[in-house]
Amino acid sequence: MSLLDIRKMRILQAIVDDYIMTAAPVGSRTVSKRSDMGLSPATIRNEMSDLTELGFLEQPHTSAGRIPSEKAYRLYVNHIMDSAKLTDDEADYIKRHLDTRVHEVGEVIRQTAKVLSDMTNYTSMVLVPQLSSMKIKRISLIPVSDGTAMAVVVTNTGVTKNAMIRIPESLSPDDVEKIAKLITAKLDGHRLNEAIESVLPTIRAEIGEQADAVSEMLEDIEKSMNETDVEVVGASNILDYPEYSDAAKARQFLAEVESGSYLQKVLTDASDVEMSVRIGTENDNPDMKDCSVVTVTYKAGGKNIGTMGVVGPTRMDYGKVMAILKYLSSSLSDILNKLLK
Amino acid sequence: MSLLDIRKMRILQAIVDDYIMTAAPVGSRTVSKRSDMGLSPATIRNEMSDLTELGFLEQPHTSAGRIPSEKAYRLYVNHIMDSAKLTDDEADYIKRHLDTRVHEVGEVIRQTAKVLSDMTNYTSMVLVPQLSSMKIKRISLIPVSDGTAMAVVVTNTGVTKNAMIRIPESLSPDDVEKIAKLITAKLDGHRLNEAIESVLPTIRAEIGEQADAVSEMLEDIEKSMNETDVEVVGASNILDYPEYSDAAKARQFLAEVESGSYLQKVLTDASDVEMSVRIGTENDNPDMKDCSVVTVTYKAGGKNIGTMGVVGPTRMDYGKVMAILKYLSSSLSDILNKLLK
DNA sequence: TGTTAGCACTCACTTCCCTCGAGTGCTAAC
DNA sequence: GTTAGCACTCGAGGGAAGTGAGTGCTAACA
Repeated sequence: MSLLDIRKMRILQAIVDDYIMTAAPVGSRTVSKRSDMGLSPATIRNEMSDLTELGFLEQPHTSAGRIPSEKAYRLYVNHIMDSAKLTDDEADYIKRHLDTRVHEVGEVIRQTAKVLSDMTNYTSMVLVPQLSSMKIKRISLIPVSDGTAMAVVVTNTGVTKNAMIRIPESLSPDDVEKIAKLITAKLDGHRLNEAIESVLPTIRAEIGEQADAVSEMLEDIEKSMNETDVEVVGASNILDYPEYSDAAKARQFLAEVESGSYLQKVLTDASDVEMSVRIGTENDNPDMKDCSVVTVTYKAGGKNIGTMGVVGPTRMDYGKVMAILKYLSSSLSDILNKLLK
Repeated sequence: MSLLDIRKMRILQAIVDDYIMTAAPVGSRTVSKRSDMGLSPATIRNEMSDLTELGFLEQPHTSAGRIPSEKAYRLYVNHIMDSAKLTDDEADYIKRHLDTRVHEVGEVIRQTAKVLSDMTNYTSMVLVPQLSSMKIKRISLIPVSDGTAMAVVVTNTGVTKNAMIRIPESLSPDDVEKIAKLITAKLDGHRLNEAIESVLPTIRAEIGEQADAVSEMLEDIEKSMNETDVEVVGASNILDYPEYSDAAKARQFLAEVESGSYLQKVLTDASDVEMSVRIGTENDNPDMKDCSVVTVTYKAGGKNIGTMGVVGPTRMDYGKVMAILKYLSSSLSDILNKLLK
């Protein structure tokens, strides 16, 4: 796509900026005043006409102003937008509300989601750190009742996850403890999903009869480790935006958010891109065709271990959101780095 | 409050029934037709006029029909309502969707909340079983990193809860294990909150130097055991009701639900009443003044261990909701009884 | 050749007004 | 005590007219 000439760019920017603020179609007069380019409305009109033809602007009806198309937002995000810096107030807000003394990962994640949603006034979501990329440090099994036990997996980074698993009823608590020790010894330092197959034979050699049971238990554990949890906050923020004043539309959005499955998918899909923006129909989900999703990854120990993001109307303040996400990502990474040493 | 005469009751019932269905003010003609009492609209009008004077009905404006007041709903719930039975279809639905083979309490709770919300089309909430009323069977401590450990509390009923706690950095994993064994031995069979004080001295006697640390750990554990988790499902259902078509009102409701604190309070407050109904301003929360909350307790081992409920507009189908809650409560109790043996 | 003033035109939105009808309360008759 | 009859109320729905923000086109200007 060959880019537009500078003047068209600036006009488009003025339109998008204005529309993001007001949600109302933007007219040539407004652009002429707002953008200090010293051009008359008539000139702007000509340019706007061109931009419409090129697919960057849309007209709700003949005598209304123009609104940006998805294509315009895309261009805006990629090439036009002032990549806004946080104001001092905003940076301050984050510092004050991200309590670095918290000692539990889950709590940090919840706080982050809250701050993200409060600052942007959109719906925020944070994927809790993914264990699959980490190395096992310890697996504990705690007998809960006949036939069930809780497995707690601790990784080298200090992230934990627990799962209820089934165990043979015949196992005594001592057996369970023995098995946990054995598993820990074998898996210590490995990634769970990679290690299971390679480790099973040696387990089988050491405790022949119970090997099948152990194998099933490991499968249970692996399955639940692959489940990703996502913290979603501020879903009701969407009702602040006029494009969702229609109850049916709002309901659809909220139901989709509540189910969480799509958001989870987006977050996991974006787990290897530092920052991603999906605008409108770029979400391959018809329920989200009027939304944009911006995500960013966060790290610990130099590796991506999770993703967080924001969902809002396509008319989103991309600059601000991206700046906040960037800052929050590094804050969160710092906290986790310290927390998980 | 002296009750109304039977005819007034039946008329009020007809009005409430109709209003619950339609959300539109009910006129005398409608009542005359709907209630097969063989009375003319004029007669009904006289009675309705009385009911208005008595505070059971309200008139949005002179030439509209009447709508029930809170007082009317209260009377309706206490004395008038047909305590509806579930249809076979509904009972069936519950049986099919409450998977009795699930082996984890949390999963059962989530399922129950989903079923409750789907069947009523209101917002449902289920308090996870409260540990405070149960006896400890085992407390495990799993070292996570220097200074932190995960505590897993298992009760005699098989309900579990875990918490991240701080531990002295000097403790070795072996020390931690020893402490866990000690705590378990001392607390086994007791309720945590009751036992701590009485048990601490003996702990102090056995491991003098680390007793302070252990005491702090127990406090951490107790604190997190008292935190109640609540599963909320179907918040967006509220948008199906015309009384919440106003975005600002919907937003207020959803924000309140999302924060969860009020719902949690209601559920814990209601934990010793088999079934409770709060109508409108009976909720001492201005944000909930147009909502009703119906709750029911569920049991395991013959004791109340949790609460669940439904939030919706005051114009709620109380009969249906209460029938569903009753049935679900006993289903859930059954499942938990089996699950927790 | 690009820019701009001027102008006719479009069209959603608001306001006003009218009608319609569901509903009420009152009165008088049964 | 019940009901038919009737005048009255008032919100909802539906044009009609006016308003104004905005457009596209044309012609003139630098």
